[in-house]
Amino acid sequence: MTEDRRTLIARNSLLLKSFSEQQTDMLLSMSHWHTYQRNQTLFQQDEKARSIHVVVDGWVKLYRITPNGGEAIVSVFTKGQSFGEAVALRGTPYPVSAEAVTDSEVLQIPAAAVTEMVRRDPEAGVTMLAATFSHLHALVAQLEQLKAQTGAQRVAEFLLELSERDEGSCLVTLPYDKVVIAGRLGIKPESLSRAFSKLKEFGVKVSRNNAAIDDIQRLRDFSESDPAAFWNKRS
Amino acid sequence: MTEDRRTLIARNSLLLKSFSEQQTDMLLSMSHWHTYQRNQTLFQQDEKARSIHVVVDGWVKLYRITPNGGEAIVSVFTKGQSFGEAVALRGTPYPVSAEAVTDSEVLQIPAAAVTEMVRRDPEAGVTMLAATFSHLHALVAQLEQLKAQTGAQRVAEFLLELSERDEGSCLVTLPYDKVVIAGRLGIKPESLSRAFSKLKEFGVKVSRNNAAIDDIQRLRDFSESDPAAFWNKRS
DNA sequence: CGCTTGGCTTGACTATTGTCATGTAACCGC
DNA sequence: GCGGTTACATGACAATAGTCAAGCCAAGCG
Repeated sequence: MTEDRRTLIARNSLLLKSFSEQQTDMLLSMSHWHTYQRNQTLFQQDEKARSIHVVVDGWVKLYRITPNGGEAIVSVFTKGQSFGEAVALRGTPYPVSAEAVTDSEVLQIPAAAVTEMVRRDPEAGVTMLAATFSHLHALVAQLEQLKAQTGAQRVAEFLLELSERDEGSCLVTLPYDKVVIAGRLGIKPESLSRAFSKLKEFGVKVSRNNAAIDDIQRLRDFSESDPAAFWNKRS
Repeated sequence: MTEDRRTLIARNSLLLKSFSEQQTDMLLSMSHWHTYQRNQTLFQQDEKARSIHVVVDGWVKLYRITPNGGEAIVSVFTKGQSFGEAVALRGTPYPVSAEAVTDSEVLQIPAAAVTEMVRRDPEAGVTMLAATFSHLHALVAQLEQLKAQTGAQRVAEFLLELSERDEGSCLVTLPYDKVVIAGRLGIKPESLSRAFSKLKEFGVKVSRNNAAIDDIQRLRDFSESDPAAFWNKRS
């Protein structure tokens, strides 16, 4: 990827596009690029935060290692998304670890550059807050999903998020390994397989890393239905 | 509760105690107190945020109504804790609804007072960010729990959080309805009952709203064990 | 080619949780 | 105390998800 193209994507990222051009230039000049290969680690939980990370290409997962050794995926970010704003501003340790799940390009803005900028322009702090808040919001949505939906429903919603259109039929590409998808959705890979099978009856066909959705609305109906009510209707 | 006592608690809340005395005075003078009865609503999701809320007494739950009509409890706050900082600063709608689960006293700081203060003292913005970040962190921890632990383990951890000591035996009082506890932990009330039964074998006895823990360390071991490994050992 | 490897699927079985129905004990107003 | 309500517990059963083991299949390689 060329320098220009990278920079263009970075400038249009959710975080940077809300800053002035001057500010962005300043930040970019102090930042550095980094490419990661699949499975390479960006940082570990409890490590002191040195930068904000802006994903420019590929996919990066944030996860936690649980006391008993398992891994819980907290979120997966892609092109245009950023993470670590809050920790960088406050200088606290990362609460999660980060790892590339595909080959990825990441822009890293040093924490010092960020704090410096906020000191000069407090308004920029509110922008950071906005980014943090949107992460908070995403986590709330995820909690809701985990507590109120079955595995198959979460898979359905995952597909719907990937699909661009909002009615009719559609073809989506699964962007990373099924092991990672399963983790992100809080189920085991085997259950993901079975969820895909179950979704066949709602017009979803999966082969390799491609999924075809016959009728987006039908899938949405399923993902939002009360599982209990659903099974009553059919039995 | 007397005005003085309330104010004292409010001043010592996580949010306010990080502001200067002057700033706190200013905020307090613009805020108002509100008492809520059990089951009374503070605000609804999608409503425009008017204030930051500081719980001074009682317990308040934040929850979301899911598309299919269920409710997913996101968090439960008590004395000294605050919520809504990010929305108040940004003026976005609440992403959750709030309801008192016991009779409660709440200090409400108008959003305008907050933005005004941050404008005058940008450093205060960082304090807000800190509060928001700690909520973010709590949500991450909750996600991890939901994804990596069984119901019984989450119940165990809930008891451990309530217990003040960190070894030996201990007696804790369940602070609110079991329906709410179950919701907070992402299980049904019936499963909570059964989880309590299962915890008997780890020295936990529950009667009415009191729980006795024989050995805190033993309970912690259980809550952190790999459920699969555990069952292998015993079969 | 055929072998190997990794990623995925399947099947059989178990564990966990939800659902529904029913029982029970405490609490409240009278 | 009596009736009624509320909160909680329990049992039987169904659904959902995890575990373990085996198999499939395409990609890569000698």
